[in-house]
Amino acid sequence: MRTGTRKEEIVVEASKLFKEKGYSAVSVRDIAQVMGIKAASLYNHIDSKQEILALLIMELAREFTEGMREIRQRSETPLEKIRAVIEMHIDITVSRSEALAALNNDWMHLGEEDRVEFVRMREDYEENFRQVIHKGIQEGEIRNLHPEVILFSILSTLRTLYLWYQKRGKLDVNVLKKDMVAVLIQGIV
Amino acid sequence: MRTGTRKEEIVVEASKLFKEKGYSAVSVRDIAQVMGIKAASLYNHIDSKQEILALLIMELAREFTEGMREIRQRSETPLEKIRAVIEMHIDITVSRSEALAALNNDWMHLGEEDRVEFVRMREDYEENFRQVIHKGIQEGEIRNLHPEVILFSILSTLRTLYLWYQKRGKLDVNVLKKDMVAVLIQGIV
DNA sequence: GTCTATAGTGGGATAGAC
DNA sequence: GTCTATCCCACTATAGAC
Repeated sequence: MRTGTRKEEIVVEASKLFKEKGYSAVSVRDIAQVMGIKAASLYNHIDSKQEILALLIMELAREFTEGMREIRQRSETPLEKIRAVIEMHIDITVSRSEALAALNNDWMHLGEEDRVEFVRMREDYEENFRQVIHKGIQEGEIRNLHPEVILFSILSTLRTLYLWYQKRGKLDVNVLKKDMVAVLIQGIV
Repeated sequence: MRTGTRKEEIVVEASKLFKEKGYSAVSVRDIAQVMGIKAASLYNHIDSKQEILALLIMELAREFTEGMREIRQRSETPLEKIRAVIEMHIDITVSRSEALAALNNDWMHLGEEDRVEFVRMREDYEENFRQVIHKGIQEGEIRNLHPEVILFSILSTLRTLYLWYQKRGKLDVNVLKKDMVAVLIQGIV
């Protein structure tokens, strides 16, 4: 981000297009068009189309990884940690849904190096979440259901929240957090 | 499917590639290669790349729509209907994960006509699900939480189940159904 | 910082021989 | 049913003028 604001503008506009059609279906001409310039001019600010994707995804992935590590080492009960994870996801969803879309759907189009690091971070994240769930089951705070089912029920809901937050939009964030925590933890009955 | 088996083979192989990289990142040359033939030869069996996508998505979308309508008109309680929807999704996930991936991620690359029909079917599906949840809340069978939060918590979990069913794979389908119903309906505590 | 021009590659799809 | 050859177009990216 040395060049500052123009580059960031490109990343922001590109991310909107990526969310709509996916990284591969968006051309640098498309990005240039919404910026109001020619495709060639983009290359004064970025090195490649792939760099835009990496800027979007890798920063967010590091944020999730760091957030999870921080929550993990708190002196709270497993259930309180799960609540914190849910709230972190909601905060990120509300403020950065385009980056989230790219992270979910287009990580496989990262360059080799970033992709390897991304997969490592994602596995690290899931493993930390898994440990929290295990501990909760051991301590009797969480029901003894298949931990993988619990893990992915919660994660898949959180990961795809960006898809409908805006549509059904402008649900108050605190209401959303409260009800989402209730649904995911206590169920619907 | 007039031509029968060869065309279906193409759709099957293409769907695997679409799941990995997304429709737009897969070329007809890629598809031809895994079939062991040249790209031009594909066109003796299909009219276009887009036709493959439509065959994959539209059939499955109709199946979901029909399945939901059938469940909706049963003489069961709302909660039993939700259980039935969950089990339908799991059955489809287990047997057709590639088509499900295309339906989730690549529907926007359908031709205009199919895309309009697809969106209509998806809205119809969600509206039916919404009505079931509303009825459950009215009758006191379901907790009085924001219905949209309930709807999308369940739907997003079911829709992305295909992403991890194989990895964590070979979980017995009946165990999966049991635990998934338990997690989604009764929560984890 | 943006432009025009263009290189170089690969895309979807068709024609016609076998 | 598959092939070779090819069309035409869109893609990412670069060079160099302004």
